[in-house]
Amino acid sequence: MGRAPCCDKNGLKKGPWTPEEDHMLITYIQTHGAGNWRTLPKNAGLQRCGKSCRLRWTNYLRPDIKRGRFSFEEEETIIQLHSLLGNKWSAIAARLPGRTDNEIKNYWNTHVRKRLLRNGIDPVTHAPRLDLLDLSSILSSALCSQSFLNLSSLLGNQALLNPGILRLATAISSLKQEDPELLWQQIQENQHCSSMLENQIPMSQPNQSHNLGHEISACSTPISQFLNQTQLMQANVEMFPGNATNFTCQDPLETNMPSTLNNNLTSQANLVFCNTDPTVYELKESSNLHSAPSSGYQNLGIDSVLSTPLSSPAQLHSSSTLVNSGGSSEDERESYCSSLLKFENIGNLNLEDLM
DNA sequence: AACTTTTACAACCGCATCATT
DNA sequence: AAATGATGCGGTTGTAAAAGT
Repeated sequence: MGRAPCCDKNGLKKGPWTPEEDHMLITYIQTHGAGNWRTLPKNAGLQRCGKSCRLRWTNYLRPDIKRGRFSFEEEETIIQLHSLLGNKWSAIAARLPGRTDNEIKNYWNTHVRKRLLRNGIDPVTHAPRLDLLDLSSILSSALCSQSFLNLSSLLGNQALLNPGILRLATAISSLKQEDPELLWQQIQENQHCSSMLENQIPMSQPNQSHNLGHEISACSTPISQFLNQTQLMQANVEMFPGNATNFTCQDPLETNMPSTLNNNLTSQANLVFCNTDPTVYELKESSNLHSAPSSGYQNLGIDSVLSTPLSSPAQLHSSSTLVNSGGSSEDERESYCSSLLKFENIGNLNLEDLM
């Protein structure tokens, strides 16, 4: 049996509310309270559907609604919560007093989503849109280049860069300047490893990145003599999270993330930033919903997010996201958006600018 | 100035879930 | 347990305002 319509639509007004209608609704609710939306319009003398009245009240007329531009902290919170909760607008709105799910949804679709896309970040998965960069070819081309290592040539048109690769490239560049001859010896060995990796590990199989990480570690041994150990470790952790022994992420397949999101996360060989800083939040075992593997908050349990006092949104940050914390301009937001997700537009930057 | 396109957001719609009978 | 009603949620649409040509 089909559901009865929520109200008789005949003769009921639709479209924008007039100030008079608003006043009638406010007056009625102030006197009788909200609720019983089916009978409310009739009792209030409104030619509106109860559903329409409820929506108008909850999304616009409620006295505790905060109107106006979203603050920097609010936007930050939205992005972080969205990375964990997906399009659960009501859940997100529950963490933003004065903001409605509808408002947040609109803001996401008109501002945040577009900004993320501009920065090459998938607004659904919060992951970069690039497939996993072919590290071996990148490194080979970088190492074989006789000219000064320059990121734009290294990356071609790809404007996004994994911080791990960036660090690795930086380290290689340093080495190149310090002892080019010695580095050149490593190029020969590295090329052997690169071809081995390409033959063994198809990049479209992220589940094998675990092995790839080991291979990289093994093959990189000569270079690792010269690279700062932390740099190498971070690069490995970021590029091959499955290989990180101290990595606290749960297996994405075991999470309760929405299936579509999960599928995207696991099927897409993303460039992932994993925060290995022990000062960031630990994933609580009791948490049902673990953080999205590609969100950049692997150590940030949902419980810790949801229990974070709203008065201190900074507590939602991982240690790596505390940037631009006073900014509020559109440009600053854009900059923050990309840095929040640990990707930067560096297309035309020379490595020297970064060192 | 006139027209077109884009943007922002209020409102609608259908479905899901929960409560009640 | 099934039927029905009420409410909530998320996707989508409609439209006014702003921006561009």
